[in-house]
Amino acid sequence: MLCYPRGMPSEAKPYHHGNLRDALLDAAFRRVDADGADELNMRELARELGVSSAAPFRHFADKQVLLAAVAERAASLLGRALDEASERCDDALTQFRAMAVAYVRFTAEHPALFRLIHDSEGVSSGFVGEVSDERRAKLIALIIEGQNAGLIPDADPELIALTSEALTHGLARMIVDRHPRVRDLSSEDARKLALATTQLLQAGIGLS
Amino acid sequence: MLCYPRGMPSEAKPYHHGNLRDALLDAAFRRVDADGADELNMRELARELGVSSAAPFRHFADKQVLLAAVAERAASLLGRALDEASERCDDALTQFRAMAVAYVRFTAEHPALFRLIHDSEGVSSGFVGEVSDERRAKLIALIIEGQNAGLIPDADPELIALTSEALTHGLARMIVDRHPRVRDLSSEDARKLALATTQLLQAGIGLS
DNA sequence: GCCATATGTCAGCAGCGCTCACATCGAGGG
DNA sequence: CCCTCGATGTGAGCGCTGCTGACATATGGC
Repeated sequence: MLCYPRGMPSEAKPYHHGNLRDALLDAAFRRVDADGADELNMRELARELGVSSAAPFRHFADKQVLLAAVAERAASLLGRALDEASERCDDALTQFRAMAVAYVRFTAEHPALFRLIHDSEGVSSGFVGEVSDERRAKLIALIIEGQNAGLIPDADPELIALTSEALTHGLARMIVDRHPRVRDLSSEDARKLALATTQLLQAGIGLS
Repeated sequence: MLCYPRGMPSEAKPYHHGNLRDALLDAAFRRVDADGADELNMRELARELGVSSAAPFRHFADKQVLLAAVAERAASLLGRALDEASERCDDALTQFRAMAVAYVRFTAEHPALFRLIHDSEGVSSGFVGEVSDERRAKLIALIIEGQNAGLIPDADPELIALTSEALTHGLARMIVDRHPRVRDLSSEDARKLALATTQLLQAGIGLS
């Protein structure tokens, strides 16, 4: 598309970057994933990409907007992981457990992204929509299906969904918050733990 | 102790504040509680207290240290709430539920403090010790007691404790993260929800 | 080919955390 | 009783940040 002098008088850096917006998003994403959102620095980012420190603001109104874009990307990554996990199962219970595992595993592998997703208090929703709306509907459907099949007791499906989400989200959060009991978990260990706890939820803890 | 001229030639502001350290801690605490940790600003804090912007650094080596002090205070507040809640019960199960309620209620009333406590990744522990060690031992003891009394099934007590913590912590986190389903809960609603979910955990979700 | 527009640059503002040399005060020893 | 010393506060200032506005440059539609 663009044709800059390729091999000639060494490097004549073009005035325009060509694809700065994407480059910024990529770099920001990597930085956040590696070091956390508040290590992100607009000027440094510009330096890395070899542009002036004002350039990024042509593409993102301010730092928050950039972070929001990163968060959205992260959320869609998480969303894909959840979808893939649930597609590989059929009955309601295993499907739910697979999603829990995927969720927890994602946070064990990308704690900073997970934080960003939930800390953003974003304009849109806080909990970024991707992880929420449609997926939530799906979960509820799953629960009702399970109830019809006699696999799940007849409590309020909303409450069951909320409890499941809370358990999963809580385990995930404990990992990123570095709770002593689950600190520095390998993603395999995270998987096991997600399985064990959701299983326990299904079995119940009290005999009352 | 100190005697500054009280009613005389109007206001002769004393050179020394008298109790700057505590005043800083108080002000910082209030600010964080009200607006969140990253709205805290050393210079502004100094202005509020009528001292120079360098003064705070005589008492807190840097901003992180101040925040750590605030976090510690917040954690001990939470700790007291948990203790008071559990002292009012006797049998294991209700005691556990009371603690869950207290935990969730605290976060509904002080979301920013809750965030600070867990985000600090503090030198000491991340999960601030107060909420963790002794209290955790207590929870495990509670579970074993419950098992001996035949109230709780014979799974690994560690796992049961972890699952319970995850559920509670998760519900709390969903509140501060402003999950759409639990956004802007009154502390009474938070109480109800904590009760309902922990009850569900005890009953179990699957019939397997 | 020409112009509107998107995209980049440079210089600079205000605010931040933090530091250093110096001022002021209270307490305790000569 | 004074005098010194350490604790506490001040003022100026450094380096950094996010962000802005005026200006430069490249590019796509006429």
